[in-house]
Amino acid sequence: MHSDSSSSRSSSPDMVGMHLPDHLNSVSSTQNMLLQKMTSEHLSRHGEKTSPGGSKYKLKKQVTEQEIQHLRLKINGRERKRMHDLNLAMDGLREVMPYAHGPSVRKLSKIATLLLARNYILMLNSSLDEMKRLVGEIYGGHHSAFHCGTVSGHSGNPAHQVHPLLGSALSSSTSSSIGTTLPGLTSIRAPHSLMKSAPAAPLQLGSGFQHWAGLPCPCAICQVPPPPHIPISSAGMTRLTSENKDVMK
DNA sequence: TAGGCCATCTGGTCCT
DNA sequence: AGGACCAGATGGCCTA
Repeated sequence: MHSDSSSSRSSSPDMVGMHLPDHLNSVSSTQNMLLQKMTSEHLSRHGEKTSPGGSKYKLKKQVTEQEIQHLRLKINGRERKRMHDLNLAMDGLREVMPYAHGPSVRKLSKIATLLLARNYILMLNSSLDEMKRLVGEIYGGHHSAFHCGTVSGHSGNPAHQVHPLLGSALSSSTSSSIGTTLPGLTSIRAPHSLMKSAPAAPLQLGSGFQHWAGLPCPCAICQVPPPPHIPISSAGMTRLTSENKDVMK
């Protein structure tokens, strides 16, 4: 499972490529059994007799089975495509994460990608707030260049972490922790158990993780992020966090 | 070999 | 009715 398609597992796009003809042939015996089971259940549910003698019924049953099989394959194909699209989006997310990509670096798992993305966004928000604050200081309080900025949060916190992009000219407080600006990022976690890291760097976010100077690892595995600003109320996130609790123990 | 991660199938639910 | 979305089940692959 690498960041590219070099995974040994048959990846989804390949399966998409085969779309229907090959896939029809590739239906496994188990799937056939399930299909037959489903078909027979469907037929019995709809009161269609499979009387051994009646040719009319027999013909009708065959047509129905074929239709059902075709419908099932169609639905499966749609679902497969949907999941492939989701995986493509996940790949796109991985590409913009501060995580090295390459054949020698394992691909982030889905859960790790989502958690890393969340913490990354939080960190960027914090940096943005800090930039606003500094610009406001430079140009004089209320005449900030970002003066229309309404990002909630920590603009008044003097202990903000300075983003490396600001350079040392703006601040020398690189030793301060982002944990002070992101309440959710205070506790440093145990090594990246979620990461499929290279054996050479077991305690890093993969061997190629690009840590920024002065910033702690933004990865979700290093941090325990309670929700500071972002409301996490959906059932999906609830499920996610509950899973994470298990993973992060 | 156990556990993690993933792809796929499947049935249910909701929406258009 | 058909499609999208979701979650559970299942089995395969990989790694420690």
